[in-house]
Amino acid sequence: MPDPTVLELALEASGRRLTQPRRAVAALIDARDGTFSAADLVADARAGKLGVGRATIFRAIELLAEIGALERIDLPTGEHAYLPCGPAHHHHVVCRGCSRSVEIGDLGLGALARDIARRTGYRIDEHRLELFGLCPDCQRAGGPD
Amino acid sequence: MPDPTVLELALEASGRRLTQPRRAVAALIDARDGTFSAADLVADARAGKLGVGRATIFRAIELLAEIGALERIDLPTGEHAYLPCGPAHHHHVVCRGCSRSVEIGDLGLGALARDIARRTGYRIDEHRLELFGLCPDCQRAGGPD
DNA sequence: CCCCAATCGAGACCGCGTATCACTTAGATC
DNA sequence: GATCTAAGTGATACGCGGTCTCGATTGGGG
Repeated sequence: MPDPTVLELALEASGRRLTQPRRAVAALIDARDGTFSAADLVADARAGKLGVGRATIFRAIELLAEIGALERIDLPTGEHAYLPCGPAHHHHVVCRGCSRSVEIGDLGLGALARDIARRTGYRIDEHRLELFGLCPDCQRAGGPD
Repeated sequence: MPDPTVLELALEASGRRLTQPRRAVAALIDARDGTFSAADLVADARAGKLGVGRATIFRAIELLAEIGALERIDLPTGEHAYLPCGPAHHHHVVCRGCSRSVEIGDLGLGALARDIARRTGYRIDEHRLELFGLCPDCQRAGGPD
């Protein structure tokens, strides 16, 4: 087993059992680039002849999301996708071409949310900002326009 | 038939056929308050003994979304919900208690998106901001905390 | 090394949304 | 108003993402 990855470390730190299937799923995710669907991982597992069940993959995704190592985003198409990320509050910019994404910090959104709370009277306790576009590489490649 | 509603007017203006089932679905949506799921409408139709098929309800939702009279939002739970709204660019603040929402304008988000584009090199062509919390009524009622 | 709660895998199950296809209807035409 | 036809409808089957169940397996503390 090579160096433990960020995901494996997060699993270990979570106090849950560090099982073979969980390591396998973590490795599959590490091998990916950009966002992925649960179906992608299932296909990867099958292709790699890993004896990891479908339910286990869904459970691992759920677990990783719980401990903040993974986040679910909602693509404009309505599909769900997942991507590994750090635990700090942040948002994502996702490329429509290659699906790679970069995290961005708060950038004044917290203040904006407070402003909105003041204007609307709502007590806001959660917000999500997702941006979609083309990354520099895909712009050069003339990605899907 | 009472006054045509905003939804019916939008349907009429869209150049599509103004059929009975579409009117019926529009009426169901008008009778609702806050966000709703497709299943909600199906249940409403069944309860009201309207002879509107499930597929037709999904198609009506799709159509209304296409013409901008309806929007799909992604709840924090991962479920999809829909809510009627105006055609101008805006975002939503949704109450976790009663699911009623208010639209908010751009509020500087366009500028923020441009800033993010400059920092990341991405060409951003779509963004979504969704805020969740408790509306004034639900705060008073001590809604779900 | 033992033990047992946590976890796993296989497969049934569920619900949202879409596709198919024969039938109906809005609404344009005359 | 009768006719015509493409758009729309509804019943039903289907696909797929995700969950549940339950008997079998296993991590890791004692």
